[in-house]
Amino acid sequence: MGNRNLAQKIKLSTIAEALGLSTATVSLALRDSPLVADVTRDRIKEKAIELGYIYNRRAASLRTSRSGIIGVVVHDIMNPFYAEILKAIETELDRSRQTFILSNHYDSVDKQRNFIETLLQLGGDGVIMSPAIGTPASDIRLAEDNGMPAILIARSVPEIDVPTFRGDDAYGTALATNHLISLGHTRIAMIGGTDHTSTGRDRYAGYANALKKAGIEVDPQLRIPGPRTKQSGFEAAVNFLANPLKPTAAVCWNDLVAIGLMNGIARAGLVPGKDISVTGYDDLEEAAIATPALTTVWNGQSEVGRFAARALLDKLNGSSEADGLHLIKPEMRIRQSTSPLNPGAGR
Amino acid sequence: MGNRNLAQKIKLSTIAEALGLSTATVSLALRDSPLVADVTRDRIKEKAIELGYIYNRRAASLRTSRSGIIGVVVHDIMNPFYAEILKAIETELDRSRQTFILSNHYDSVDKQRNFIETLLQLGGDGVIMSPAIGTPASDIRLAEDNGMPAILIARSVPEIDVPTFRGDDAYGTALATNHLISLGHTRIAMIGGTDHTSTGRDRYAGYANALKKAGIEVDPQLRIPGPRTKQSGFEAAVNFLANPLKPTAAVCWNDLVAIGLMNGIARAGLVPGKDISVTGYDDLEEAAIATPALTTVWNGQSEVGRFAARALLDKLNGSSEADGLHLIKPEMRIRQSTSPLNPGAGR
DNA sequence: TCAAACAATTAAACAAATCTAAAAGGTTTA
DNA sequence: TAAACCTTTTAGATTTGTTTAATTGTTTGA
Repeated sequence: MGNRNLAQKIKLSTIAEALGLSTATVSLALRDSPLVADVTRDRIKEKAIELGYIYNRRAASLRTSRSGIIGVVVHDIMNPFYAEILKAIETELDRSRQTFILSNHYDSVDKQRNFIETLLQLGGDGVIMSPAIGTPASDIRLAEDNGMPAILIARSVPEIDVPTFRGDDAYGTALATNHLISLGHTRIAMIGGTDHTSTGRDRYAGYANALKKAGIEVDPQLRIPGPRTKQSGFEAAVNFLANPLKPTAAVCWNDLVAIGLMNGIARAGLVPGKDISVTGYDDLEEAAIATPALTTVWNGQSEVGRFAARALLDKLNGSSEADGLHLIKPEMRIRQSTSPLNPGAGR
Repeated sequence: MGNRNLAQKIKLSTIAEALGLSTATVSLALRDSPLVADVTRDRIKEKAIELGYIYNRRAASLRTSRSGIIGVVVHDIMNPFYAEILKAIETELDRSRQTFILSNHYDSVDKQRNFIETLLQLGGDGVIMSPAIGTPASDIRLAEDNGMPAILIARSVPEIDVPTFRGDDAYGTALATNHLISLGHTRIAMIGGTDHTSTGRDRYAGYANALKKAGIEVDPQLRIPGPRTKQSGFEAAVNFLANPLKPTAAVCWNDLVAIGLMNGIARAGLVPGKDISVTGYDDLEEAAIATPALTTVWNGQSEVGRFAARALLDKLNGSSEADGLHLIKPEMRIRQSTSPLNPGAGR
């Protein structure tokens, strides 16, 4: 067992000895310092490749206190909403030779704190997080106080002033609700999600205010909360269709819930988009290819990811500070899952 | 800019000085060494918490050469197939206090090698990878030769003998094809995917052999390759429906392609599962809630992830070696997207 | 011509932990 | 009472790269 490492590890001193130089020169040369003569640098680099030298970042970061590691924690990387944000972050960070460490917290504050601690142990340069429900301010401060700047995405944390990027949820749900109202719907349910997050409260407020402004009474019976998954939307269909208030339209928490709901409606023999109008939220890739194509609200995932990554890189470079909340304005995407109220509708 | 770190960093020596002990004792105590007296250990641990000490893994790993980092690279973490594998890996690794670093390679061999190099620089303990198309044996050896064991999932690499876990693709597609044949279909297309990977070749072989065995001619015109996404399945529908051979059923590369294809078929005014039978592959969560519910082949994602993680942990602990290929046997999941051949079908 | 400036290189300190071998202190045994 | 033997603690070396200040040799300028 374990006679790997046949050849002993190649380190700076191996190269230095092979060339009759000091480790200082080799170190400087490999980092393209102008202090080293061109000829010397070339010889060193050649030798490094020849010997298969591998730079030891842990040793280096011990001295420099920059590890090149950036942490990202979200609720669930499998969720396409976060996946789209992550892709934007990845694209942005890739340019700056930072490695990023990814983790799910599944809304467990403990798992999230565990991640922050691990990241601190590894000397993480910064962290981008979509905070778990109930995240205490102290957990963000733990990172900040130990020299690891934090950026928040998708959700805010009370009493915390770090740069925060998310969509304007109240505005976005109001867009969707107004769209349905303009089509003649008045019995509009809101499906999925929770009211325990800033996002949840904002989305409900957007929906409720839009109804009120149009002179439609807000009936709490029409609010059906639940997980933010297709499965949950699918299951909500039964409740939705059995509702005594006979809603004719649904504002869904997100596209996943909406697609699940449409599947459930179809399974019950009704035609989503004709018998029942459905709006999603996020405008995921698959919204456009759902059947019927889903009317939804674009939530600026790519913007959120890109801005967050940039804000972090800026902070690391000591330049501008973008503390506080930055709201991205959502936009309506109208497709085939919504249609004018059918006079005989409501079952 | 940057007057964070108000208090200077707390390290072992800070604790040691505060208690009038040596760093050696503190180091041993925090790792629960039996060499340290119980009273002393308790005092030290208390002080560590009081001061907010954060363990510096980079410094430690410099001496111990175990970083606690495990790397995982797959084609695309957004793809639910990999996401399910990743979840299984995460669950398994979580128990062993390893941090895992995730990356996409999008089938770019360069991006993949880049990741391996970064991981080596960080002192990664091991790597689990679903190798990019065209991965040379030398890239796997780069990891292994530098003391970082590799485990392969989902795909094999020629000339490489490291532990490899994947589904039995030939067997699985044969299952799906036979299912369709048993329903009376003879004009069966195969949609999506590529023939440039071991997986691709195996799947095509499974499909083709099943047809041959049943005395059905294999028509290369019925093979429509393409990306492995919903989008691509959706777009393939047009081609599929226009095919002069009027296929009545489709064996799809995976569930995503199948769901996309069904959406495309529905968009064209036909009823998937009645007019055209469709099978998927993987049995993702959403296969069951698609409309119609998708007949598919379970590909053992969770098993692959769990086995791979265990094999790596075993290797790190120097115990058993599971080199070579391990095939997981897929199973048929019959739902509503397939039905007996309608005599008047084929458009 | 000599001091100052400059270019290239290096010795040695340093980062924060671990680990080995030895010391210190106390108790038991011969 | 000295030797042997624990138990607990520690000095100091070690890990690999970075950085500072010093060194050596060369060139420039007055």
